[in-house]
Amino acid sequence: MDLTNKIKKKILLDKFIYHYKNMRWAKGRHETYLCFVVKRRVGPDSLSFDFGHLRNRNGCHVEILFLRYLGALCPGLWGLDADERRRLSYSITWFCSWSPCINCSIKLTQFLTKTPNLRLRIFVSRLYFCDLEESREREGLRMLKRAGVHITVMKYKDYFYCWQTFVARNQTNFKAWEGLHQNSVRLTRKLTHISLLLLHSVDLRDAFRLLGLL
DNA sequence: ATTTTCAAT
Repeated sequence: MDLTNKIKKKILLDKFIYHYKNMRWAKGRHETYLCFVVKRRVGPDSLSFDFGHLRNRNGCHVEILFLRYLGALCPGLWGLDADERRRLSYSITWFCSWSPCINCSIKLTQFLTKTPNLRLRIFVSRLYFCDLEESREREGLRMLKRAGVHITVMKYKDYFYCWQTFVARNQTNFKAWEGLHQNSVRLTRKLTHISLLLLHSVDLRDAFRLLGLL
């Protein structure tokens, strides 16, 4: 497959802003966008392999659609032996307007256990159903963290990067919306708080050992 | 401001 000649459709400018706006009450965002970059590392060389964006369709969450897309893009992702995996690996960065729901977190975790040669970094604009302490979505995020996924809340630089890479911007420069920074800081705090409870879900003996109390 | 969320109608 010749990826260099592949034409990539960009996200319309106003769609990007509407769906990625990290406001507190994101009313009416009944769609989720996922912008991705896939890098392929062969031996010491790492090169950009593919990029683009997807959105949820027909009741199927965008993360699941991405896994399908990835399967088609990298047919050799599974079934490599240890030697091949050392030589060939992929790293994926995606920017999603919502953080994953519990079902997608479970599916992703299962997927990642089968692909040790794949590294995943997730940036999210807003946290999906994470208001309650005991929410399943919060536990899903911790599950992903335990699986080695790096999850971060998008900051100005990340929106700027997405703007340059995935948006049909027609020479327009990225202009931060009101509250971008404050919202990002608030959501980062929230995600940190969620992650801190990781200790509650591991074996307490491990936690004590970690703290030098055992 | 206590309001929203990968719709359903």
